[in-house]
Amino acid sequence: MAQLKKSIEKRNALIEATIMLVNNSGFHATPMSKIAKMANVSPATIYLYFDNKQDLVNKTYIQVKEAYTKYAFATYSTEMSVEEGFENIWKRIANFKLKEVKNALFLAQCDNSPIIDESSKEEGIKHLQPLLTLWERGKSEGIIKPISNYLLYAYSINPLSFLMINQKKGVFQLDNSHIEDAYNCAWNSIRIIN
Amino acid sequence: MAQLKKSIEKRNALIEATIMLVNNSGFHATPMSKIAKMANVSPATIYLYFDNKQDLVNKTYIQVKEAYTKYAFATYSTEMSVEEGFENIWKRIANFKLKEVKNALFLAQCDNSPIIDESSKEEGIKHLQPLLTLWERGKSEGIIKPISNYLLYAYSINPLSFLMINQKKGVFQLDNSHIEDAYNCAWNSIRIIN
DNA sequence: AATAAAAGAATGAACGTTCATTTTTATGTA
DNA sequence: TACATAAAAATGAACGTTCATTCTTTTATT
Repeated sequence: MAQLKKSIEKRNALIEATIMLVNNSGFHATPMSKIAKMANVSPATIYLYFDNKQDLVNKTYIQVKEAYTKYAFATYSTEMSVEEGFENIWKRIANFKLKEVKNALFLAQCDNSPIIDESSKEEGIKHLQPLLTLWERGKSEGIIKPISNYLLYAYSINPLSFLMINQKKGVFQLDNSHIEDAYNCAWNSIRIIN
Repeated sequence: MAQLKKSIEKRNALIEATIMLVNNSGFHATPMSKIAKMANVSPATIYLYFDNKQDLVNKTYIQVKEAYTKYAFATYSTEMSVEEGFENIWKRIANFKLKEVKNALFLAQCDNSPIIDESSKEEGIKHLQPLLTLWERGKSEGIIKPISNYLLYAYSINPLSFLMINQKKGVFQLDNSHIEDAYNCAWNSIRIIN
């Protein structure tokens, strides 16, 4: 128990360090030695927890992605109306990106670059299913536009990543009033307008 | 004259090779030796045209970005109405991403990662001014939502990058009918709806 | 005492960049 | 025009460094 717990702490420290350093410098510009130093372990110790550098970043990605989707759907229920459900999920996602900037930035960088194995990305995408199901319901009820889910995602969810990145640069502030504006943009882009 | 022309050809070959290889593997996973090989020159020759690897990728970025914005505004005139002008620019941009996939992918990857110097990015962003000016006009005419240009960009332009990346993966096809759907999403997200 | 975990030093490969040299092009001279 | 010379462009090999990974030794746990 004792050494197992210690192991988990080290593992988490390594994952935390990976997130921080990849956020600041990118995957290929962060050496294993730096990750080790930030996690207060020897470089060799990393290989007790992960197969290699690629495995480390893949596992980090999957772990963060799971935390993200879990957060996104935590207060959603399939009982909700389409509009209510979408607003609920959308605002949880927006909140995640506001509060867990570090994790959200890491995901955005991974999703937009070839550093993560394609199989790990697919693994991460699975958990979005409730949103896709909600959209299908919305289409059949004539509330959501009958277009590809990729388009719905591109216009209603993905823009948050762009806003996040610019917020990090400091050129834009994604505060609570902007969140409402952004939500309206998102909703208006995918709903059927009479 | 003769050797100058030859030089420009080599420079272009180097830039082309950089785009291809960075698209497929990312900046840090493409060694100078591979760029040289693909451009049919010696590694040392690269340094006759560029200061170093960073300079090579910065200059490539700026060159592609300029081609992109030039294309985007080629048929736009400030005489156009706000709606007409936006549709014109938007569709040119969409067309660029459909036809010049290679270049568009390169820009998307650069814009979403720390491989390009921030100063080179600013250099590239300047040329978007006509679109920002159009939006300001749209706001004053009560046609475009009175919200941050970052939000307008995030919802009406940026989604195209996401769609492009997924098109490259082969999971989604951005054909002409999707383009119309996408345009409606974009326009509805930024216009004022009565 | 035996085993597992961790550490630090060592290794070998890969990379960006430079150097010494060769090849190509331009220029001057008869 | 034919040749010699200078300048520029290009090259392949070499250098120094960095990095992921492994090996050997030490430390901690049972």
